[in-house]
Amino acid sequence: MSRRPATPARATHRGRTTYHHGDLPQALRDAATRLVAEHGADGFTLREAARSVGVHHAAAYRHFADKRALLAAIAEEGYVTLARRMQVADAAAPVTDVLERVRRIGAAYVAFARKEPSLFALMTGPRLNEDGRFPSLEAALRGCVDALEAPLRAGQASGIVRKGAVGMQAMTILTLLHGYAEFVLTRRIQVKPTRVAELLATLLEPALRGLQRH
Amino acid sequence: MSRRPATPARATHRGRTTYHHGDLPQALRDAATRLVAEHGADGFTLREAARSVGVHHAAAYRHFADKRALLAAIAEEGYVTLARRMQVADAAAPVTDVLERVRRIGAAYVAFARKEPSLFALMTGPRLNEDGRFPSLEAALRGCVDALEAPLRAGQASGIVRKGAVGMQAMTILTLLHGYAEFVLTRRIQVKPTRVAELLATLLEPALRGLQRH
DNA sequence: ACCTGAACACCGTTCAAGT
DNA sequence: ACCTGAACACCGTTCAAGT
Repeated sequence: MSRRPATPARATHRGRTTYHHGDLPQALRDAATRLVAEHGADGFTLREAARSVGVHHAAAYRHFADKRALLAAIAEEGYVTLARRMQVADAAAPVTDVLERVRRIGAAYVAFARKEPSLFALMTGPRLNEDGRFPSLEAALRGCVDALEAPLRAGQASGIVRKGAVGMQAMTILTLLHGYAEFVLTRRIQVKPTRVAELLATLLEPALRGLQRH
Repeated sequence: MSRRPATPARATHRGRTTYHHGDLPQALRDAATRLVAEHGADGFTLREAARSVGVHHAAAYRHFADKRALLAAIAEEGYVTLARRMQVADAAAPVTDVLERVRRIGAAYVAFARKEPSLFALMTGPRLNEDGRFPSLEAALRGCVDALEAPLRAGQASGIVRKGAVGMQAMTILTLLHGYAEFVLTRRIQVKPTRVAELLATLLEPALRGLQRH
């Protein structure tokens, strides 16, 4: 542990002088995240990721079981980022206007999908999850549900939102958000970039009305 | 056009005696549909499709520009089937109970996704649509929207459903349906197979309430 | 313990040549 | 007009061997 250079993080393919890589797992995750964003998850290859960090392609197998395991790792990182963005959006809204909070959280979900379309597709698509592998990914939606439950619970407490299972109310919103995000990404809904949030608000309207008391 | 065998459709790899295939494009579409269902769109290869119908793999390029074009063709067929299933489900519901009709149409959408998960993922996923190719696929959702608009329009006429843009109301429902289908397929929502329709009805409830008058 | 070399069994795509 | 042979430039994965 002392033979390594003082700044192992800078030991990239340009400047690597040692046989061992500084932190190859993280370097591969970073490269994969970048390459997926550039070429899509379909165009991503393990060999290019290894090349871009300056190691032999077989080296990746010391740290990840296979290509899918590496992709699953970056998908998990994506879910953490997504949940954080939703929470930040919530915090920026007036605390007592719970419906507006839900709208802002929703806008953050869709904005993330539009900003990182390939990562979002990887995170939510069937590529990693059709079989039972990566159960951590199956639970990854938890953070998004939590973000939506906060304003809904507050709304129930203040009497704005109907009493009932807050988890179900959150899932109603989340399924709608997700379907909208997917349709926008795949051009099934053709909407001008400047109008994405506006259309989302329109589509959310009936669901929000149905969640209100009276 | 007279040198071909009398039953060109039976000219498969087992019994083919002529140099020319009976209807290679359709045979390739059929093989692709079957193989995608078996191994998923990720596991699908052009070479295996060609092998399974008994032609050289390069022969496919006479009829389809590339692998994606073949997949786009079967995705389009899938949308036709899906829209038909939704219409059939609608027809099976009591005509005047427009909300029940929407529920049944929704159940048909989700049932299709569960019955043909790989085809559904191919149809709705970004694999074929991230660039602007295959505009016919972008319009393919039209049939699904139409199916939902019918009961909503009837509901507006009979005063059960709020007045307003019926297209927006249909998209509210459809985005929710699609998000739910995706979450179920990718195990983001863990629900027993027997409870899928029931949970859908629960999640739809707020949206349906919001669409009603009063 | 971590990485490389070399190999295996595949792909998608192209293009000249066969029927 | 339609299909095949042969080739090209890749993949993911494995495993013995190097440091």
